[in-house]
Amino acid sequence: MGRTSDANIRLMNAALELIWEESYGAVTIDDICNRAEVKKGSFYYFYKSKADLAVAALDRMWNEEWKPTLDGIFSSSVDPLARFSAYFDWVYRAQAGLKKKHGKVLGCPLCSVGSEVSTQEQNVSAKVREVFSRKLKYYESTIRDAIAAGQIAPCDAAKKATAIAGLIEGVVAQARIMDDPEVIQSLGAQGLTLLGAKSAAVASA
Amino acid sequence: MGRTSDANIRLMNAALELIWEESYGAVTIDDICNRAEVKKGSFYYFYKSKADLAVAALDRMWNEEWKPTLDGIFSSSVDPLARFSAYFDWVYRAQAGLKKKHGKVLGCPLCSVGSEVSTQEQNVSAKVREVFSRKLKYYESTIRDAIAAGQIAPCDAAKKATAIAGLIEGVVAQARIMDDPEVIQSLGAQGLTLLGAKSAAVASA
DNA sequence: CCTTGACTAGACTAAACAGTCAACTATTCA
DNA sequence: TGAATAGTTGACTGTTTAGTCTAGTCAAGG
Repeated sequence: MGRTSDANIRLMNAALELIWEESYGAVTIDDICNRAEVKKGSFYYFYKSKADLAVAALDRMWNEEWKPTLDGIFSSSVDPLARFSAYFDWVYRAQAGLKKKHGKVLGCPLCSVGSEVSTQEQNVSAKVREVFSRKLKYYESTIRDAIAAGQIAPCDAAKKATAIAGLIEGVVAQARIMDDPEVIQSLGAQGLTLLGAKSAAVASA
Repeated sequence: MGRTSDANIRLMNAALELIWEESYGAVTIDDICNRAEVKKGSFYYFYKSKADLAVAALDRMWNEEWKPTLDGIFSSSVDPLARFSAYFDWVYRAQAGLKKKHGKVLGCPLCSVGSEVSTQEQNVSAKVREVFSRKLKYYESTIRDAIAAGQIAPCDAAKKATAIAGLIEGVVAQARIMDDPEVIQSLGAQGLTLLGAKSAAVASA
């Protein structure tokens, strides 16, 4: 009983947007309240700090956005290497779309925030690590599938997944830093090379 | 005439240290002054803002630290692939050393700061891009040398350099986020695979 | 040795910021 | 319908911060 509200959801969305557009440290609680059209008192009714909200917002991002997207792209019903190709392509198109919409390449919020707060905000940092680990699992099982299918050279799937994640995050970070989505354009070919794909198309990378 | 001072250098060093340990946004001018043992009045005598100091500090970092190190590792007198191997190894050891000394993996300050401020601080961002571009040139010419030596498959050197930089930065960022230098341990093998090295040792990656 | 100018000291202001609180309002359910 | 509950409001406090200003200190060059 009592009145209901979606202010907490508006706060999570506003926080994620602002942190993605600027950075964790540059965004104030007042900024978030303004964007969400929520008053300070309500903010503190739902969350006890910016870090607390950030953790909730990252959790929501994973459940509402990332998990569904990854479940679609990394579906077991799709050919293993084709999953990676589709994902590389999705990453590129997503960043190019952000540039068109926001006027800037925004990169990966998880990596930006994680790198920014890792030595500072323990709770935020733990949530980033959790989401990161979940994402790695998609890469890892797809690598195992690709090995089983004889599409790539046998390797340590966990290490290869880390390397693939590194390549993606690093290239996307460069795109943000350079504010140029075209940096990501050749990610697909480079990614297949790193995977050790046996396809002929890779030679042209 | 008049007295001389190294307060500006102490300020640059303190700024770089603090920003590396925490983040650009988390560090205040007072923090920097305290670490450098310099009073506010002197700070504003030398620099007009935190961004102004950050630009100077990054410039100094490049000239005093990075350029000499890279000139040594990427010396033309060394075998091309061996340069990369030595560099991958240096990256790993540097981060493992930071973990021992600071208790935390600190990652790459250029990438962390660049990613954090790219949509905010224009001047800092421009300096980050400049240093980044300089670093890419080492990779690029080494890739060309490796192709000429027949050590790696022919490819677009600029694109490959971007990919290599991405892999390194991404893996190092993961190491910072996870606070675990071991994430970087297999960078060497993965890097050689991404380069398209023809050596047999790569197969075990 | 003293003048000039580079540098230092630290108190000060104003703004931005996080966080609190008590009174108020709307909704639900009994 | 009305009591209990869930959420809202905005003014308030105290602290941290950037940035300023003036009076001073110190070292080199003449």
